[in-house]
Amino acid sequence: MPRIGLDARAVIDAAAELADAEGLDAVTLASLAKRLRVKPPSLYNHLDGLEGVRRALALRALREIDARITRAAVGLAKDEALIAIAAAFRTFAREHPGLYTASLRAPDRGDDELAAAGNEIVAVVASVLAGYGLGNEDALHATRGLRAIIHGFASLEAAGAFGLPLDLDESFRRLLRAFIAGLQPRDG
Amino acid sequence: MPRIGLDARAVIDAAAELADAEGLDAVTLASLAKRLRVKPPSLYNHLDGLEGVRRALALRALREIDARITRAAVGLAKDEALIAIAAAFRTFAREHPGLYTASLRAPDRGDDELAAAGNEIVAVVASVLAGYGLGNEDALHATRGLRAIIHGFASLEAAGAFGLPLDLDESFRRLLRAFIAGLQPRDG
DNA sequence: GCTCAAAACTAATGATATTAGTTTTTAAAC
DNA sequence: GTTTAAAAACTAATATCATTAGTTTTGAGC
Repeated sequence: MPRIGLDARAVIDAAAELADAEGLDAVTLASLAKRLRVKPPSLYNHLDGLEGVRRALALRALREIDARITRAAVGLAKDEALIAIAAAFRTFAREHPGLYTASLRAPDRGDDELAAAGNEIVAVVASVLAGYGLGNEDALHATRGLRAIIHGFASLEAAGAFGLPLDLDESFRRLLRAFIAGLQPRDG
Repeated sequence: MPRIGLDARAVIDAAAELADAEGLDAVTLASLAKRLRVKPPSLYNHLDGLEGVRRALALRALREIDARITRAAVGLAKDEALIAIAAAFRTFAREHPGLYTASLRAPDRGDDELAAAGNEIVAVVASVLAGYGLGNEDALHATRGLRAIIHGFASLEAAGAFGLPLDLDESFRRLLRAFIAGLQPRDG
């Protein structure tokens, strides 16, 4: 048959566009196939079913986040680096709501590649926090905290949970500021 | 036919149990019907299809969260109240992962009842924050921040994203402490 | 030009949601 | 107590989707 020249990359590209434009739930093998002018079973030549598509989207999202926050933090340290990382993360979630959602719904169940991608992100955050001279345990708690803040804010924002007409950037800035202030060596 | 005595309440009860036990995605009309010893179409007598079930789960979750955090904050103020609310919220998410997920996937699109339930929760948090004597705008930013923290931590925890064997309660406590410290009147 | 693996296809199956229309039960109205 | 009518269950049918099996065709390498 016409041999349309499909490969995994092209399928995932289409899936990512669809997810961002119409939501992750709109990504079905049927909708993907139609968009690629192919019949659904053909997609199995390139990816492992719908689950495979979801996994690939999650992986792409995690790697893109990693690349962005790494780039954002280049040449910066401490507060500046944290702020830059948080901003980059949040920007990604806003620009790619579908991909971002995919990164959250991931199974991770014994999937080393996916876990590794996630760990890369954690490692970037952790390395910045290392600059504060925290102890090992303190640094881990701080990493968790920062993750929770960024993820919490980004996902609520993506869900449209912040209805009020009040500057979101300012809300995020204040939250980060409070967190950063708490990183300074405690003496009370 | 045998008239099994079903009503909306019973259907939602079953859906909630199923969601918590096997995940929200396991809640299908087919699985629900089987559990209730009924054929799938019968469910339409009580709820508006699968979307209706999901909406009902979200509503139940929001109301339960509201009830729990309200109860938790009774007789407390400021830091103690915030900590109690945060703990109650997080406990709910852990005890009812399926319901909690349902509360996040809600559409909210022009659904006044759902929006009202969400606003109740926000109002509880806001009223505690009012005790800090913040200005109007400051209080709104703070409400957003606290929501992000609690939701972020709870959902990452629910997703099993915190792999390390390090005390989660302690991580959460520290995060809250930093946030609370940032609420004190600024003078620098 | 042959060969063969890969990429597309058709056909079929099974799960699901949903709608339409039917039967049966129950409870209220008389 | 009988009638009636709404509600709750059903059966049957349709449509969408994912997935598997098996088939055809293409195109690259020999």
